[in-house]
Amino acid sequence: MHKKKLSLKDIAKKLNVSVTTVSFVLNGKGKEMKISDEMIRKIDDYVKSVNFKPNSVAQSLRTGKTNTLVFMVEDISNPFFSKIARIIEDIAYSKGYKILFCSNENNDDRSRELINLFVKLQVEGFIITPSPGIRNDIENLCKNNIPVVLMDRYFEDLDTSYVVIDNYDAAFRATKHLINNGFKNIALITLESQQIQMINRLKGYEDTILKKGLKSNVLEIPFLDTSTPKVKDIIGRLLVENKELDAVFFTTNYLTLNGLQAIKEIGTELIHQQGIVTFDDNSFFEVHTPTITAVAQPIYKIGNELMKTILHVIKQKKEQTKKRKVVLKTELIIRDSSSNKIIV
Amino acid sequence: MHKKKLSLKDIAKKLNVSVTTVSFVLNGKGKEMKISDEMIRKIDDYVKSVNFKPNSVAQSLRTGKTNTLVFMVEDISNPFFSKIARIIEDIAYSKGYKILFCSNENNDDRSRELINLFVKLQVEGFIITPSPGIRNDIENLCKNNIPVVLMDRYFEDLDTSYVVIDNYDAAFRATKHLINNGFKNIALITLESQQIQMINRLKGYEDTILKKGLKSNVLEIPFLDTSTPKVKDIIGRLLVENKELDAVFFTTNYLTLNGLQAIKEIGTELIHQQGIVTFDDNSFFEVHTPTITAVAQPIYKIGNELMKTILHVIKQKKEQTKKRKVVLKTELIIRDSSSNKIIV
DNA sequence: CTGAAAGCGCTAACAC
DNA sequence: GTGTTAGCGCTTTCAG
Repeated sequence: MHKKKLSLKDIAKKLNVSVTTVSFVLNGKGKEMKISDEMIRKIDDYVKSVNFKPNSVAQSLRTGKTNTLVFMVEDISNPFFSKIARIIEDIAYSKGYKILFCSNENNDDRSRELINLFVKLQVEGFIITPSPGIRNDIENLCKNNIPVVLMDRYFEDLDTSYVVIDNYDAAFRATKHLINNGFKNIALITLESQQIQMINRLKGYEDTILKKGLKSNVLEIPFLDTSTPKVKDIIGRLLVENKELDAVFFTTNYLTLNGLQAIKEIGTELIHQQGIVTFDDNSFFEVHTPTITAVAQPIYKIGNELMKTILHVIKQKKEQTKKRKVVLKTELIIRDSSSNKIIV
Repeated sequence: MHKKKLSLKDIAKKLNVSVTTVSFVLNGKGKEMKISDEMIRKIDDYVKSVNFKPNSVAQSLRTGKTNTLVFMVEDISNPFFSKIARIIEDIAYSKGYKILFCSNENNDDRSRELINLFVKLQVEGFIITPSPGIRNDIENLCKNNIPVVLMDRYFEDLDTSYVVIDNYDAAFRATKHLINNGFKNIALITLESQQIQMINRLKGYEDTILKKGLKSNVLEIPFLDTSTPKVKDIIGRLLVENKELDAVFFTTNYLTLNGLQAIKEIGTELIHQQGIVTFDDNSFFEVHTPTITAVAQPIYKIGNELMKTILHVIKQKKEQTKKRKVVLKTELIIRDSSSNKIIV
């Protein structure tokens, strides 16, 4: 019933030709190698008839190419990452690459373990959302001439390719928008993180606040707590204790969800009085009451640039060219939650 | 600077031992093969010192094992699938497997292409959300003794392992819940699909409606339109044209989002009059106004059972044991959107 | 135009 | 206890 797997050799034997011939034909080099049309047809037909598929593992061993990329993010179930995954996937497969995915949970040990695994596996390139402490591991990849492109964040003192957004500008514009709409006591709700993307969001906010002569209110949520229900309570407490706040700016979609829950718990009126702006857009913000103003990352462009960059690095592998550093602008999508609430 | 990649042979030569010895030690068979502790230490130390990593491709070719699984879903950016991805990932990596992911868009040609690619790649197992027309391709995998487990749906006339939910029961309970809360004109908004999961959701709804002597209202959205903004308009039109409807039951999260948008466009009051229940839970339903009643799929269990099943099939590969068919119950999470709106 | 054969890096049966 | 060696299935150089 279940016949043994065929190999090139089997095909060659059956057809009374050499493996070379079959290999050439299979790789479309028939013409180039001046193999007779008749032979080519014969081989093609037979291969099709027995549904032969060359063993990619053997091909990879021989050619040294695995055509595999790694997409390492913080958490693949976070819509921001899974949407990018979907975009990257299409491009990768269309170029003949497969994608292995993994979530590093922003944890250094886990990141390292995964990187090691994939280096062994001879993957051709890495797209990584780096956890804070793997600067050296990334540097090693570069030194070993393994293509890497970072996303969402990067290391300031490490020369790598990356695709990020202009976080400072995004936070700056969002904060300014709130101020322009009459909000005077704006809180920034962010993660306690020394990573560049968070630092820049914080700076963008603070600079704007200070320039306008307002008071800065920063609530840093400890990073480890990010997946516990307590985040909601921490935010809720802040809102209750600081009645003078009239707006909140969340720096990640995760905090926003918790924040909205907190606001909902505190009372219905609050959500209509408080100005709200969030990082990372989501379709649900369009149906929320009120609709939520969001800093939308250019998901499609990010995915596109990531693939463009990694493919570029792979191609230039031997030449060690200049790194490709892409910084994209965000779009502030203005909805009801940030409209001027001060009814004159 | 960048030294050539080391191989087992290089290590053996350097240490003046044979490759066998090194291989055994690296694979932890040192003791078993009665290699001296001293030798083992020497090899381990050296390997560590030069940071040698055996080439997995060569290992795979030799052993015939790639330790790679495929996770093929409709769309990895759909939260339902990306959440399961996250769960599966942890289990897989902890068992030494890597995961390749791909989205088939519920398209048969695309599914086939991907399956072919992965078969060539010698992946060890497939977890698949099958598109409607790939029954035969799945059958072929089984015939060729390649481990497969289907999810979300399956083929009634094909004996495979699968992990699904009890869709009939879920739709039955959701519909009954609406009826019990006083709704009399309940519409089912679903996809035009002959796939088993949709058929069962439809049946669960219709049987309940008929049993209670109510009128069935089914709106089937053409499948191709699923990603266009028109879905919203189609639903909107239905709601406007059928003023007598007092509740809607959406059969997938995608339709719900569009439905909520439609309802929002039509007017604020509508959403408070209309009963709403949706398939697939989402954190945003907790902060929506009103909060949305949802049929929650047991995501964690699904991921768990999928891995349990595929690993089981892989282990039993030679014995062709009975297929593992898992049907899980859903949970109806009752929130405000389905509460009795008839104020007596 | 086609064939023989080396070898990618590893495992494991077999030999000593 | 440790070494020799035959492949896993393929690509590609070189010979004819």
